[in-house]
Amino acid sequence: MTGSPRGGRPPPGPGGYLDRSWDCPILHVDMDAFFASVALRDRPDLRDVPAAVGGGHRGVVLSANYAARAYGVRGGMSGARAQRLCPQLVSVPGDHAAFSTVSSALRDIFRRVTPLVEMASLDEAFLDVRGATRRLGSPRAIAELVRATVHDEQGITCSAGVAPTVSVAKIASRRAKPDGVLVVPPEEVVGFLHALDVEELYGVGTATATRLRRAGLRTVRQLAHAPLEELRAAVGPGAAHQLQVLAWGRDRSELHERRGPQEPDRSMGAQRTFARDLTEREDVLRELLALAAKVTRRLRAGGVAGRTVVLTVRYADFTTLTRSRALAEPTDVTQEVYAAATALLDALRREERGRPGRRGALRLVGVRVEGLLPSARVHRQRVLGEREHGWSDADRAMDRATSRFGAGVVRPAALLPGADGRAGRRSGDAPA
DNA sequence: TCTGGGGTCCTAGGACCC
DNA sequence: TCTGGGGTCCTAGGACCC
Repeated sequence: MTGSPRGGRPPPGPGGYLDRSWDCPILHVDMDAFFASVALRDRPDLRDVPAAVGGGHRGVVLSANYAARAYGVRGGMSGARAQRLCPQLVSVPGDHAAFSTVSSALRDIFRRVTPLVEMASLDEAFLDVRGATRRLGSPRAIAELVRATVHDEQGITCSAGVAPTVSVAKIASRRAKPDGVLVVPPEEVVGFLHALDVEELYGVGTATATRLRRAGLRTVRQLAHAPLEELRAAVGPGAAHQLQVLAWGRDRSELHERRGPQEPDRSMGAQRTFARDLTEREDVLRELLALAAKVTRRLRAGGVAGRTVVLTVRYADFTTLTRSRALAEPTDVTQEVYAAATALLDALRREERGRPGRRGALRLVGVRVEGLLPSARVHRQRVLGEREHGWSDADRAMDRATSRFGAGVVRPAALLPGADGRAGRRSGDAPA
């Protein structure tokens, strides 16, 4: 499709193009069944056997290999359903450290091609290859080079989409799967998009797709030609504009380099679905403490502190609520986050009390800390010797012990087995 | 089809301040 | 005293992605 005469050239100006490789500057590279591929790399015996990472009681499949996909097993599906579809499905545990290691190696491979890399997640990235064509050839040739390098060095396959914009490249790589390349040159963008159903657009999920369908818009072509007023009525003004931008392939082609160390994550959180719904406050509090400890450990490891604590609660009927509270100052202290989460939980219980059809048993609780700042920028205004310093010191002592002896050797007394006579049971399955 | 866990971004109303 | 508008923060919820 794209001819690729070599030769560097400034970005296309009003004078038009001679070198077509400028037209498709964006490469989207996406690993095929990433978590399953990495987990199964060293298991040739499972190569052609249906296998999945994750699943289990109340769990979902994180990723399935293509043998399992042939049975209809998909990532995001409940473990129970996957087993029903494919009774011989083999479940393997995920290895988060391995996923991170491979992800870093992938980033290095991409950076060898171009410095303009936007990592979209652990296993996918956008590459601006405008400046690499003189050295490496056409965007298609670069895509094949990246795929071959990933395969040689990491032993997994990936697919690539090549297009003038980020969203079109993303859709193209999805349609190139598995182990393929799809190039969509500018003159084919509109035709390519307009043949799709609306849910294939990047950013259109089930909720938006349902609204569009209700408005009689099933294809991207219909969406592109829908009167703006009609679209606004269906999805709201902001989304309406954005959808038509996407439907005509006019989204961005500039990449945002991922946040570096100088710009921390915006939030960190942890949540947990229980093997059995919880009804006792003490049980819930113990989970909250464990979650607060987990989140603040990550905050401290990342050198950040946050000012807003968010509690998430999911009832047995799947109703999910969040309540949040801004603290006076950012914190990374377990006991402060735990105290805020507890206060939010108790306030919620008071809200619930006396309300008809109260929901009672909890299926899940979560703790998230938002508004993160580098800890160095947090000047604690406390008077020296105030109690929180004690808690903070305790946290840091725990961090040191944990890094020396491994997770779980030191934990708050309330989390010790048998601390309240309930034998500290850990509900739920092992983390994937 | 009985639905995980980690995130990001957007919207919208109300409080509060200037 | 009344009124208007803008900006920012807080809170809750929703949608989406991998």
